[in-house]
Amino acid sequence: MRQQGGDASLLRRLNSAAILRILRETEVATLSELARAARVSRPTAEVVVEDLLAEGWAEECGEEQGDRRRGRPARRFRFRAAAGHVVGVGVGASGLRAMVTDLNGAVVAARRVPGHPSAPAGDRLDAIAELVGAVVAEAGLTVPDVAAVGVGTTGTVDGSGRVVKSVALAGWTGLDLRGELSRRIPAPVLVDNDMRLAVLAEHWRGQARGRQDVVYLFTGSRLGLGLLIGGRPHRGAHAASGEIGRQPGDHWRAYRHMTDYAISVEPGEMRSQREAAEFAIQRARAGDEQAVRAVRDFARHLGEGLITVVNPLDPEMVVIGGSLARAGDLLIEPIRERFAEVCLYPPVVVASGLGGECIALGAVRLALEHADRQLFTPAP
Amino acid sequence: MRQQGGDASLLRRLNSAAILRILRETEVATLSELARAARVSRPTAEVVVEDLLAEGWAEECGEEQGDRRRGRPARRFRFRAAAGHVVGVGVGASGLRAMVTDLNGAVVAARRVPGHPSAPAGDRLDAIAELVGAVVAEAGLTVPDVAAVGVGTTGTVDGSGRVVKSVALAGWTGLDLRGELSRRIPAPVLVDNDMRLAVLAEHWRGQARGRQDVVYLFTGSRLGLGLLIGGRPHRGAHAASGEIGRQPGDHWRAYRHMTDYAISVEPGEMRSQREAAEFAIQRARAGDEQAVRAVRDFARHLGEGLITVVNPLDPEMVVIGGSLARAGDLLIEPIRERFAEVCLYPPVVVASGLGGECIALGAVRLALEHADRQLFTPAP
DNA sequence: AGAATTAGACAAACTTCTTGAAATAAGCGG
DNA sequence: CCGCTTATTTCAAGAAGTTTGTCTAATTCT
Repeated sequence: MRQQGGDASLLRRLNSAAILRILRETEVATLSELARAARVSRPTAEVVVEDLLAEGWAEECGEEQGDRRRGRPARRFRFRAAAGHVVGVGVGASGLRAMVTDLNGAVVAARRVPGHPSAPAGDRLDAIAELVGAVVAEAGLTVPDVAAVGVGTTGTVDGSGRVVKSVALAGWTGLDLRGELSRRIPAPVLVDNDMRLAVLAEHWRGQARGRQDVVYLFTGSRLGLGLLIGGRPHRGAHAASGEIGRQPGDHWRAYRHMTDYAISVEPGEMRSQREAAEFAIQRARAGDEQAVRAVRDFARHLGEGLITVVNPLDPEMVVIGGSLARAGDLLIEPIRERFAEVCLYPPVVVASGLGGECIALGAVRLALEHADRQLFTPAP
Repeated sequence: MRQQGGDASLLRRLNSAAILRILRETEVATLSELARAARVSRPTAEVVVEDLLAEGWAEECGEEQGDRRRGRPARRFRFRAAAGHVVGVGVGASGLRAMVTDLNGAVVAARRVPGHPSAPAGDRLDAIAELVGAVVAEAGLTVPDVAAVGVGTTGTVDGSGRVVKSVALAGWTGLDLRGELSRRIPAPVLVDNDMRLAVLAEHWRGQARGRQDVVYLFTGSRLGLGLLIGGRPHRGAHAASGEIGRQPGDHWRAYRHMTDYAISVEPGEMRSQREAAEFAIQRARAGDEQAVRAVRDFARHLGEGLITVVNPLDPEMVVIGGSLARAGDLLIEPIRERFAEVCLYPPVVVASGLGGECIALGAVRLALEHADRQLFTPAP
């Protein structure tokens, strides 16, 4: 809580922030409505809105048909989402994705470029900066116009945006990612781990809306874990929360069921973990009994690992994300079963509906939160 | 953040709260110091302190020798800790403990009474109320004088103070503990789970001071887990966080090593888990090789279970509390070793120094936080 | 003893909010 | 087409709180 007092101008800032916040959360509002919601007198609301109008944070909008009431029609105002834009970038082993949104999170432009995990770090940094420039241009803006750029990357990322460790991307370990990108991008840059951003995206626009405690399991080219605790992504002391390391009994080596299946069916074929898993899921869908069994074993294995997290943490929900989440109930059901057998209070288990953009989306959210902080704590 | 504006009186409340907060955190302060710290003008600080003085929250104190400076001596003020008192109660299978502290947490009175886990719930409720009355009287107060009563109990306790489930205490499951106690105690009652209060106590006055993410393992008549995440005790969706249920591989059946040892040494003796463990620890201390091995196996077993929590959560510290924590390094070392083998970032492992009062102490902290909330958000 | 230094007290001015009354702009019914 | 109703807007007076500046009081240092 604030430890500092203030003078009358603080009051104005407070009232201004309160009204702006209300404006953001409602579609449109009249002065009277704002005054009532902010518990402030009409004249106050009026001058505050006047200011917001002048600064571009709010805009007046014409009256809609249908909501005609008696009496003099009120002026109607809404939050001006186009007053600011943010960029979200997802950095993965297979390439980069970026999107520009307005302050409401409405996507204005999106773009993706392929990349290679073994490319030199410098090239990757340059590619990120270039992609940001391109997508911002596509949105009709320039980079300095942007309120913040959020970046999600694989690997452990500490609070200052430094990559503590990354096994997936060459030259990434030890890199001051935030610093390097800040040097290349003339806008505030925020960096975080991709799993935390994925669970943030689920909390914002996915299955986990309104939930406070959520465990997110990413399935795809690898397994990843993201924890939402008390409505905030959890980082951990060494930024390593969610790192799935060696575990007693090793509940996380689940892919073996899928690769074994793939090899048994087509011994010659060389497949990555992800490809093998997708192959098995596809065959299981087609009705192959052996594939169904393989997917089921895989899922129960995942469930086993999740239980070690779910039991001490007692989340409301477990979200399965990543490319394998498309398997749907084939994957979800065995996990539910396993939870029902072992958990005192089994959490809800659902598949993510966000698809491959979840990390860029989480990065957008990260950037938006930064923009909001700026918005709601204006300098004197 | 607040969604409501306010008038000038809000400003006064803000300034008043800011100054009170500073006063609480410093030993003594002069008006000029307060004004500077709160970024407020001298006259403002003066009238605010005048108010606080009148309401009893602050007191003027004579000047100390030694810190004589030039110029007119300043009046010196300090937070009046005796302006309020709180009670903390720990409800365990073996009895009740209660303590009264002032608003700084200084213990004014303490008391304990034995109890029995199979006593009827009504008797236990009455005993709690009676103990609170007695300890408050010992402190020279009456119950309505008390700002809040914090109560910690075994069993899962939800956000509204209802016992969701308790295996240790008869008639406790499903009880509206907060409601029942409120009926018997004429003061605000707060209830929470004992493990959460234990970790809260460690964070306040124990080994975990200043840490944000801590795993607390209680060892005694049973095992219990308390999680501090982001500086706050974690509850979980069903208030079941920290419940150590059946786990794959069952890492939590560690006591077996101790009971096996106890039986092998003195086959006739009947001992509880805790007694067996304490017996083994005592013998290990005395140098019994077999006992040392038993304790070591026990500890490694605990470490194994802890890893399932530590790995996904990445805490800064693991605190071992409860009666077996007295074993010290005998218990701690094997856990450290196990962590070093398996964890990417092994957390610091320490034994609690708080002893048997940790739950009552956590309950005090719970009550103090309630009192603080009242203090710093005064009604208009 | 006087100068320097620091604290306390008080008044005037400034900001911001609130209250209440008057003016304005629409719809509705005759 | 005109007056009535209703709700919004505008305006002015007043209250609460903070700040700045000035003056006085109480010590220590020289």
